[in-house]
Amino acid sequence: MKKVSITIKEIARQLGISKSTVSRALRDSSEISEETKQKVIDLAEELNYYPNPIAISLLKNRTQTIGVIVPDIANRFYSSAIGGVEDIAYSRGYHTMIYQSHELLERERSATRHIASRRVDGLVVAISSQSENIDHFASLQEQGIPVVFFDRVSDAMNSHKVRVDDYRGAFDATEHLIKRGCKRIAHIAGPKPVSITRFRLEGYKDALRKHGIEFQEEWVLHSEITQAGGTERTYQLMALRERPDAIFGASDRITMGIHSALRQLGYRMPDDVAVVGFCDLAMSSLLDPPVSSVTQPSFEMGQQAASLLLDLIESKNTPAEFETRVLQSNLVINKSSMRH
Amino acid sequence: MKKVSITIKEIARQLGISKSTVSRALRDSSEISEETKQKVIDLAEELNYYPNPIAISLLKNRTQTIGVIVPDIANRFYSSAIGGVEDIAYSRGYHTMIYQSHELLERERSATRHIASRRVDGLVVAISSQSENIDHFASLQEQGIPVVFFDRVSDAMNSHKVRVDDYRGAFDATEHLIKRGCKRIAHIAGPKPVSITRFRLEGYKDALRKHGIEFQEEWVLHSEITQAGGTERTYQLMALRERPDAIFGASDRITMGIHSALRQLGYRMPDDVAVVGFCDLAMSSLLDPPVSSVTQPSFEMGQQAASLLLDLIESKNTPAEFETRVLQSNLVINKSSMRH
DNA sequence: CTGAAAGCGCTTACAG
DNA sequence: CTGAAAGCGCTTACAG
Repeated sequence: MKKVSITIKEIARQLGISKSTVSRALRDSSEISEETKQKVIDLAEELNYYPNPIAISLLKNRTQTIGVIVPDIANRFYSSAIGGVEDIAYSRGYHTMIYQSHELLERERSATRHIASRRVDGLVVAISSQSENIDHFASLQEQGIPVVFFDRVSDAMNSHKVRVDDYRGAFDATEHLIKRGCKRIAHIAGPKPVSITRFRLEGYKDALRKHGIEFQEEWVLHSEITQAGGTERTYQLMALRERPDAIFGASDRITMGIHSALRQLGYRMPDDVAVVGFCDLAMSSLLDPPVSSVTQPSFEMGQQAASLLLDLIESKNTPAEFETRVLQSNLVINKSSMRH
Repeated sequence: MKKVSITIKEIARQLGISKSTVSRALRDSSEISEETKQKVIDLAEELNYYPNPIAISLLKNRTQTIGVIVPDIANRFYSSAIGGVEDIAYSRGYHTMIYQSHELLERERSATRHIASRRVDGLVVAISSQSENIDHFASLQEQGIPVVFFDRVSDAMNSHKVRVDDYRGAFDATEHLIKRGCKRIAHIAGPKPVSITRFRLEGYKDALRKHGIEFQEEWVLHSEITQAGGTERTYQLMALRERPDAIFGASDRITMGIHSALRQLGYRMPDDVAVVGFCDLAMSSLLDPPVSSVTQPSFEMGQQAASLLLDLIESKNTPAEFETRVLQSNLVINKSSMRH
């Protein structure tokens, strides 16, 4: 199939003037007479002319497009963050291209290659859990394509970062369980290489320490960010000689796994085992019992990351200092942890 | 920030040959000597040269990119379908751009404008429930940008379509409820303008008819495709003097609403009310009780739509005839409808 | 086998 | 106020 489009040349031909004049008239240059301007604009309208953005990209080496890479768009946290990115990008005249890494380093690399070669103007990314090496992002930045991290950030690279106060969120969740009378609080954490796993683990440990509960090595298990992972680790925890009386899950998928495992094993929540997760609300309220959770301002994270990125894109030089924004999470208490 | 890239010109300069020769060598033209070719390829490698796809797009009026518009990427059905589209597109050397309409005609129009102006090569789309008018898609097709519909298709436009056998799915679900002894089977349907709403409604009616159950106007309610919609309509159904003993929900969101409303109102599933929905499996098995559902081959739908689209893009002319592919759905029976 | 030239659709100094 | 020319990075007939 063939595409035909109206060009500036065609307008010039029909009006018997030069392409330069048409171009100037269309961008409302002050050096063109009102009369010519009007003729050009009218004809452009009539012919349904739209400038070819590809030609402009070639000229300016800019595409007015930003990329977003997330592990998985089906995850509500990320789809909502993408909503926030789109919101800001749209209002500032940019388009958003969405990529999924599926937690694979190779897919992430392929996306950055596409971004570089298609001259995407910048990138917002939540790093794949598999990516211990992040040279591909550093290389993008060296090529002059700014990168802003959100949610999953990395210390290995200097750039703007937007994350949630994972430490605080985990601390609050753990302390809440302690105040509800739980004594043996287990934690199913995310994959070790991920930065947020560390922050959350610290928050958990510090809450225990504050309340004089001794930390037990065997109460912390690492898991993939999947429901199956949560289920398996729950089996392992409940098989312990000293069973936990509470489990704190590090992500919504993991928490779904904890929940279904506990139900399947015949435990009652919260009386046998209290549960708190890092979840999205819509999800947690559907379960029976509804799950208490640390909720994150995902939409706002997307907005902030996008706006930091656009500032970078539109400024001439690298900023003197990169910024890390830490947003607050919110503990929502539901039946799964409401012990009497 | 400034981007610098190696061009063909730079390679030509360093090697003291012409741009034309470099270009030919890189595309392995048979008219270039092996020796020159090797020199060019080696230097390109060394300089880390990548051709500028924007320049090629300008030349060919092709971008090797297809668009996908879905109502909502957070919906598992759509995110999985997008996975199928990406799968095929990737293997055939295309990139995928994802747009969300959020069920708004205006957002859908804005996406098609972007697609046209950025010279995206083609579009796969599930129409927004709000879009009774689909001129924006027709206009894309007239501009030579082929459009393939999936899931939400329209009779108002002639093009390839991929949908699920909604009639059969609804028929099977309803017949299953009848065989389990349900006599008063309600149906919470989707928005009226959507094609699949009609197909599913027909399947439901025909199953009743086949088994000699008289169709009751008040047993069918239309709802938005949201959980809140399902909840509201369930209140309305259960408030009827003659309560239904089964509810068949037209989408996963609606079915989640039915489920939570019934539980909240104190009904037991399946004994008081049996429930079947059009759902995604991962979702339905998390609920208590797990929900029986008509599952759809979403990934495969995406694959088929993408491959029909790429065929259109790569063929010179419009095909003599457009094709509608109808895939089979699958009824998975769970506790919510297992009456004794 | 290689190069000079034209052209994809646009913008923008440079002349007039 | 308007136009001719150069150029963004590439490809490809046309010459030689």
